[in-house]
Amino acid sequence: MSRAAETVGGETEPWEEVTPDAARRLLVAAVEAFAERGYHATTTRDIAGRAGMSPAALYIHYKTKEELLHRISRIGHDRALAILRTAAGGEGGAADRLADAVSSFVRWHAGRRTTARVVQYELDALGPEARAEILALRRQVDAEVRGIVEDGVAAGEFDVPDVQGTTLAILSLCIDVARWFNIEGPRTPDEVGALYAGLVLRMVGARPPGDART
Amino acid sequence: MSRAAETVGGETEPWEEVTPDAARRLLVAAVEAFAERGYHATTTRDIAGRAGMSPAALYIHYKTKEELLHRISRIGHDRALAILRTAAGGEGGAADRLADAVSSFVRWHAGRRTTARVVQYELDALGPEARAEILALRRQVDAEVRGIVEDGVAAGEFDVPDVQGTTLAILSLCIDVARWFNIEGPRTPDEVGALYAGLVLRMVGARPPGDART
DNA sequence: GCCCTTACTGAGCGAGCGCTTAGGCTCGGG
DNA sequence: CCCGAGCCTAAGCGCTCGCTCAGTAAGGGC
Repeated sequence: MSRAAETVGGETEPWEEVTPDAARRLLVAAVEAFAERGYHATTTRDIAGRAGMSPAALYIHYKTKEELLHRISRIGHDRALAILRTAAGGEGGAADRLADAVSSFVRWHAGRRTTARVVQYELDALGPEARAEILALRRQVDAEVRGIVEDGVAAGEFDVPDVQGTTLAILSLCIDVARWFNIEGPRTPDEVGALYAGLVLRMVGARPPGDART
Repeated sequence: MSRAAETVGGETEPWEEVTPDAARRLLVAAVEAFAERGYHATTTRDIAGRAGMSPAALYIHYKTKEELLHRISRIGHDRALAILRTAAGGEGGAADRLADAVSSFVRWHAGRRTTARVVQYELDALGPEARAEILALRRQVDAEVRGIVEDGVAAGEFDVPDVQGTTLAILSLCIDVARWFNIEGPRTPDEVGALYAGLVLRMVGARPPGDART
């Protein structure tokens, strides 16, 4: 498996940075509820109930329901960006780095689907300032992938007429995994990651590893 | 432009089948509101207000708010499926039909983005029976695309190791257009459709038209 | 023993929700 | 000229929402 794999595989819950313990339990409960029902359909009573607390306890650790979403979105985007940066900063050619980036990114969206759903689909529920902060992180995600594609084109490894459009499509493909992936479905996150890495290499016109055609 | 193009381009509002006029105005208002804010964040007062009516007027034409969503989702899925069927039933080779299907489908998701967002992202807000009905339509959409891919493989036009997985990825790519497409962005729906058709042909290992390589 | 801080609960506030009801306006048919 | 059907509104019911607040229990420093 690739270098960036352990960034995803090694952890059980990625929320260890959230303290104290009660705040983390509330946040994990909120991720589950938001992913299942969506932000607006989730009640603060539901979140507190899942964490084994009274509704009022939530407001000791978070000012509003929206602050919970903001924290989740921020941490999730940071994690996703870190995964991409690890792959993009690798040492192989552009094709290796792109395959590594796509498979890691997809594995995260599939394996941590509940978090990814909240991160990718509840952006509009944030207020203007919080949304602007998150959008800045998304531009960094886009730049990371576009960088690999540009490297591949410059090195003659890829054949991409529209770099920005293709970058958009690659990210779109990865992100949408969070919408359809089902833990009980026939595919593991690793399998989807491998499948998607191959598809993306074709999209950029790279020769698959070991292919002798020109 | 392709044969399936006029299915999208020729219409101004695809809701002419909804009568009487007041019911249609309410439905169009609901599509806009659901697309902007999401089903759960939209109030019946908002829908009625956009249609220039009092909140109670909604309940003369629709039993519940959910019935509105159901009608929108049903009509939208019917339209999307019709577009795909037109392309899939065309007369060219598998590559032509796949390119036609993808570009038409993408044009619909980009050009009628508000409808597409409601159709693709608010499915979970429906009750069990309504959701089951819509899921049956989605399976037909999947079968339509998978059929083209299988034809291409059988004819030796495509090189696809995992037909079901690749079909899933193609549809995922098209559907996610509804999430990111922006009318004020740099690309027209036609341009995105053409870009995506080319990318998908690469994903299935088809030789681009006029390419002399083996 | 005393008091302060921290973490939490039970009760409930004001607002806004989906939806209902009673009644009025506008017509075509008799 | 009246009537009933179709379509709409003003008012509001019952409920649940996000959030607040007074009070309580536990723990540590002196």
